[in-house]
Amino acid sequence: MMAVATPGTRDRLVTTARDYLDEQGLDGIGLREIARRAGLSHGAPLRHFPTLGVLLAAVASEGFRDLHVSVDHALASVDPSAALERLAAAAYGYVHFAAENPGVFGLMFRADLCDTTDPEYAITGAAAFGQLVELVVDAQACGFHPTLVATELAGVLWATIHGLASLHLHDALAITTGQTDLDALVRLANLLAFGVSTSAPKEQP
Amino acid sequence: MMAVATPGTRDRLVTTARDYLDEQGLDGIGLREIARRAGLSHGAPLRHFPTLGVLLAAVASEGFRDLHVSVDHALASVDPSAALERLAAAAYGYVHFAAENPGVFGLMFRADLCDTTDPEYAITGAAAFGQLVELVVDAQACGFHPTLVATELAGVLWATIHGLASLHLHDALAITTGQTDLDALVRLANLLAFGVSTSAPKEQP
DNA sequence: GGTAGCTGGTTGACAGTGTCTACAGGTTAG
DNA sequence: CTAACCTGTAGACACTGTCAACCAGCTACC
Repeated sequence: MMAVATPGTRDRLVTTARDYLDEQGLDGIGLREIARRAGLSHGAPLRHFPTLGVLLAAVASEGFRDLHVSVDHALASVDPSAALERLAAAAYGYVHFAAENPGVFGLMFRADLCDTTDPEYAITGAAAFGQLVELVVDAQACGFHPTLVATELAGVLWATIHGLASLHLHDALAITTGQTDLDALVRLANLLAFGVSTSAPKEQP
Repeated sequence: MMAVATPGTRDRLVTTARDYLDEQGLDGIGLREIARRAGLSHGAPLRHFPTLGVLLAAVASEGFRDLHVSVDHALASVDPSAALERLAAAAYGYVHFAAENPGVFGLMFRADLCDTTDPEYAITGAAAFGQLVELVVDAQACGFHPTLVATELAGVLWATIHGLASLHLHDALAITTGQTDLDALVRLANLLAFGVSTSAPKEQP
């Protein structure tokens, strides 16, 4: 009856990998370790993923989806007509996702680990970026650098927030700025880019 | 005569590793591969570096030094009194270094590969960042967000440029913004952050 | 209903890795 | 001269990703 896809082990493998990332980080991850945790033999994952990179790409795709809803959640409590405040809130949502899910976030942009040719990876990644582009378009309609190309503008904003989150995870910010108050830096970035003075949203995981 | 440090093999190992990075990237790098290229047995590098991470940290340190002079070089052709233009020029110098030395640059911020406890690594990294802080302090003296903390400001600027360079190397920008014109994005970032309209410097490697 | 084929799992192999240990040759110090 | 040390080699160990062979069920078809 045309292959029936998979019975459940496949999903269990990616959640197992995700769990490992959450508690151990990227360090010791691998096919055999994931299989061990899932109670399978070392070769079993290759029945569902042609290679480790594809498995990790699937995990990263889930991460992109979660990032998407995390930003959506951060946007929910902001006035839909305040376009710049919405962009600022999205920035907080982004870095909070990175701070609360350092494992997956650290994986999502590692082209050497994830097989980036995986179609799902490309789709979910583009969707997350598209969310930002939409916000930028709205802001441009409200007078925010209206003559610039939206995707380029979004690319720079993405890079800023991504750079902050990325350097934060590598503890590079602590060495340089002396402190690790990520929210303060995001607040600063928002001030610099949008000219709006924001505050970090309350936490409620 | 108090140990004499090393006779030359040590330096040859890091330049060999650097050469490998320049032509092959991070992909297949390793102790045995470096030893092979240097015409040594597989265990030889461990006589000079206690672990692969320390060897790579030494390579990254050299990268930080080169980044430093690359930015210095970009600053040389700019009016010393135009503080914002100097910041913008430093941004170009940074991304050009990343674009021209993708191998080392990709390594420099990989805490999982480099042993970040290596003192030289910390020193050269902090020196590169200190260069940026100086520029920010100068700009603040000229009225650029004078009330903000210089190191935090520098952290956000660093993150922006680093994020652009980093996403560029992973081809993440191409997927999202559709194009890979890094200079255009840096130009945009400078416009956003400093309000100055700049152009990329001429190339002359 | 029997049987062929596919799916999902196990097991064992292979090449490769980083690191450790034992060993050998050369230089230097006492 | 001898002992210690430095630097390099060679072999081992545990580990990795990937592949090939094998095997149990389930499905589909004649």
